[in-house]
Amino acid sequence: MNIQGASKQTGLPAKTIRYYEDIGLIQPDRAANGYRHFNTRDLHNLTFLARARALGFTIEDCRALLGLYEDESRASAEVKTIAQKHLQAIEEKIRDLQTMRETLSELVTSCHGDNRPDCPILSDLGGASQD
Amino acid sequence: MNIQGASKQTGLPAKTIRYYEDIGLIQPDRAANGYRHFNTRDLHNLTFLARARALGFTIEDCRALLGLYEDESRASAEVKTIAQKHLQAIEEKIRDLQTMRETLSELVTSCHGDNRPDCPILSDLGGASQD
DNA sequence: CCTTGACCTTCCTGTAACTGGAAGGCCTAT
DNA sequence: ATAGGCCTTCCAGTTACAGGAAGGTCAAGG
Repeated sequence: MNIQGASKQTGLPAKTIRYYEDIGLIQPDRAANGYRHFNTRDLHNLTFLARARALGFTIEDCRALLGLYEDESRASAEVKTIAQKHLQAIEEKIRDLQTMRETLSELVTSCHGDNRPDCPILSDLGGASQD
Repeated sequence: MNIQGASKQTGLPAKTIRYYEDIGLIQPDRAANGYRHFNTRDLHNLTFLARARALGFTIEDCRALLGLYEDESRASAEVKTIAQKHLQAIEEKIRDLQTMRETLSELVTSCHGDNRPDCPILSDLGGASQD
């Protein structure tokens, strides 16, 4: 299967697939004319990568996970450790964003948003204490 | 005030301050020896930028907001529009992360995490249907 | 006067994970 | 022969800086 086919089947852009080969995540064969040829295992691995990336794992996490995926003698504890760390990172990011959201939401609500220049958003950003 | 002073006062690393000058967000004067000199207005603007960045605004949003901050004849509606768009983006990111968190959390819980190789996390990433 | 250490400067490179685009080869159909 | 739709590689750009090298400046101490 050529790269467009692999792209359609996995949902990954062809550019991304080439990039994954570049950085050594997959090693598709080449046809005589130089075209990449994706076999079942390649397609499996690409699907795996697509799912892992969709869950927010970094490329390096994906590399490790894919290695474990292909290693029949892995210990599931290794997988769990990676996933747990990532889960904690996600939870921290959510907390950060929620803090931002609360502040921003208050500011947006308090701004009348008309032609007049006075604006609590700018006042707050400028360092004024709010009350 | 020199760059270290500005850094301490605003909480921004000196590198970041130089970068902000590079991209035209601030224009501190220069002393005869070439050192940057930060006046009150520069420090105000840097504080503004630090606060805006802490709320997750992009640099380009910051540029726009700073322009409005310094424009006495602004309309607060312009500020509110930028802030609202950003708020929506944050809310979308939170939703995305929460979706990831739920999936990941289920997977982590379901993985026993020991020496055995079988692992629901890898099964799921590999495309197995979960139940 | 010289040195030392703490400043300061500019410039170059690297980060994460791709995306866009140029230049050119291959393949199939008309 | 040519047109189109594939495919290839390579180079540059994205975001918001951080790290580090090479070198100038300044105040204090010997």
